Amino acid sequence: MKNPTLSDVAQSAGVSYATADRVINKRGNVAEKSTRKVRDAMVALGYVRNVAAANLSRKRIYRLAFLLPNGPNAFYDRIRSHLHGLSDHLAKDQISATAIGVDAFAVGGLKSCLSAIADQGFDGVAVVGLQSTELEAPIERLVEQGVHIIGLVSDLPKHLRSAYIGIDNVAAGRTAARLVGVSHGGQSGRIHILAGSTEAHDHADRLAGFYEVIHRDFPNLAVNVPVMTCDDPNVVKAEVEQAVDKSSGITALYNIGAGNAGLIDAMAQLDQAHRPFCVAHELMPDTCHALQHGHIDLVIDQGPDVEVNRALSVLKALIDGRSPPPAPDLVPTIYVRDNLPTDPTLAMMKDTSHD
Amino acid sequence: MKNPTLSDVAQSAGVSYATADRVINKRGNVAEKSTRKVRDAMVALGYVRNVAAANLSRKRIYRLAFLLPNGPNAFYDRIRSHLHGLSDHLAKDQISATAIGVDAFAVGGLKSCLSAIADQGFDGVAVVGLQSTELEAPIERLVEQGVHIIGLVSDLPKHLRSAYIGIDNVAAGRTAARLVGVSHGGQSGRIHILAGSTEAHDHADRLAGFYEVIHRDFPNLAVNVPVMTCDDPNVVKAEVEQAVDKSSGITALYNIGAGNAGLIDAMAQLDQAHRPFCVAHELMPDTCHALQHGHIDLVIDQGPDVEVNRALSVLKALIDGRSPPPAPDLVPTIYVRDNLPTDPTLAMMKDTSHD
DNA sequence: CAAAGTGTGATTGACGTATATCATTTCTAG
DNA sequence: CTAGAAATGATATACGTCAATCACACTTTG
Repeated sequence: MKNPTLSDVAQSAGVSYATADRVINKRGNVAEKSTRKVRDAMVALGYVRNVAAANLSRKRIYRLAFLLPNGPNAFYDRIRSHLHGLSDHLAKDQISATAIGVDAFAVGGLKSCLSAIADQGFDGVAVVGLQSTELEAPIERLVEQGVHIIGLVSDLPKHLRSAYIGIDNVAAGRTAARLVGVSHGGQSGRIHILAGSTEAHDHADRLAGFYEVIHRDFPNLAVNVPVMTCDDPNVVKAEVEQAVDKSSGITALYNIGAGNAGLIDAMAQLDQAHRPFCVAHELMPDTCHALQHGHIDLVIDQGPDVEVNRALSVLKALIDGRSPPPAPDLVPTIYVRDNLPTDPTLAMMKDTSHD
Repeated sequence: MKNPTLSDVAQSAGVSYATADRVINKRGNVAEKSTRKVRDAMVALGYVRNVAAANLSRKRIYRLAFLLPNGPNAFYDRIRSHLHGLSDHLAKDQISATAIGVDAFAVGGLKSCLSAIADQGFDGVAVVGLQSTELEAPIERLVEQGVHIIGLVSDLPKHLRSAYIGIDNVAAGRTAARLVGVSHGGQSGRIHILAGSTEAHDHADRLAGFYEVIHRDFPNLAVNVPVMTCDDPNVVKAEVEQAVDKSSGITALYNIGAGNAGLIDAMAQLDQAHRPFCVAHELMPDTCHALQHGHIDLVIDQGPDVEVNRALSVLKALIDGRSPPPAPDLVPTIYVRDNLPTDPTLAMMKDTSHD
């Protein structure tokens, strides 16, 4: 009925507690034969180590690190603040989660940061990753030290990480396309696309998904060649104003990347009833405000808080050596002005709006 | 640096460990003065009981119950199956979660079920609730026994429960309206609405939200008087066929309740390019399939798995006497054919499709 | 004044695991 | 065959808490 203990396993395997302990904790110095006996007994009895007791005994505290890009990025600020708000709660579960800033999006910064956190005693690291083989060396070093690595928001090369927590950006792009398409009610139109850069994988994925659906299902919609904005609000604003101004028949705008402040500024100047249909990514103080005031129509949000929570539970499971809890895929949340959260999160965000 | 133990507290308060223990575990027989000293020391040191150690010592297992309506309802099947899939994982945290069937949606069934689970040794109960004061007596009895009660999916009277886990149905209705409105691309139209019954609070809420937005923001859209379907697919089908058939200029359909199979059947017979824009609730095998094949356009999903996870962590926090982890409001997920999950969940659902 | 009750201290054995020490047995090489 | 290494057993302590017990001093009460 009740859960078997390690003593039960040892007894059933016909070895001493000490030997069983040597097996499950990989201390070595145990004969092949004994190892097998213990393993068999474990599966036979369905032994599962009592993690709570183990942690109590070894006074473990889970040391987790989140490597997040530095710089004035509201999205990662949101992650940081959620992490911070969680810290009290995590402490009660013996978890300490530290946010570590990584300079720039370039590979070099991430590489050196990964090297720097070796030998720091971390048990798990969530990394906003890049697809670069240069990361192989520092990550493998960490893994050798028993550190568990997962990708967060943006993936690492698959073979370097144990899991990826983030949305499917292709699907996000497809969804944006679907809703933009639908918004035309069967009429024809022209869509203007803004993106941060072609190098960012998430942007490229979204764009691919967008194209896929528009071309397949909305043949009466034309798509302009995407404009690169470097996620700079000023660039975004200028581009939008230019595109809309020359009355080129733009019926929809899709900003794949950041810099929404520029988009919003530009849209706020137009007649609400006749401006193009606007889709942006990530619910932030500015996008939230813009939705409320009808300057844009749709925000596709990753739900960074949910991602962080998921990352935490996956990391903990990895460290404990058990399988992560079954959970549905992360699906981006679609916000319109009518389902905005009334959260503390939002309240927090309001404080810092207009910056 | 490290967390203070109860011994530290006792020492700092100048009482014995036994007395401190009597205070925190409310065993009585402690002088007022001593109690205060202990309390003060606790806050001074920032003592937090080590729940893991406590549970280990008392061999506690968390006994949780989920009261879900009986009957062939795919939505609650999804909750049940998620709960079932979670059970292994929960067992490792000493949590046992049992789904208990409640007969019918009527108050009587719920009332008797609530009475029946008293004295069963449950620590927490998640209830798919009803707004009825009749529930007061049985719930208060449970609360007296130290059982924690939360509302799930559908709320209980506020004063009877410690928390509510579910979406804001008014917001869901507003969102549906927004997207239906947008789908007309500025053209005029007529919306046909189907609902299960006016008595179901969630349906009423969604309807209210829907009206609110359509009337405010889409004056060129007419809304038919809602048709009651009792969530019966056959009724739904008949109603839809009739509404669409008489070429009454229906441009959109919104099914607030269940019985989507009927809606889908009816739509499948129409020309995909010219059928009305269709919005339904809850991602199920049938709605998922219908999205993929273009029979309907939008599904607003509560994310029952997420709700269950949230319910579990809130219940555990309540039982442990600590505040629930900060988390964003639950926002319904909007599915189109382009962001359908590729989950085990979905695979599971496919098996049982067409029934 | 004895009996009964109250407030407190002191101590102890679980709970299931980790970790360490030391003694013993078994294997392997020379 | 034997020294030394490798494998194993036996045992103890600690982790922080719960739950129980015994002992004592000090009221209250009949």
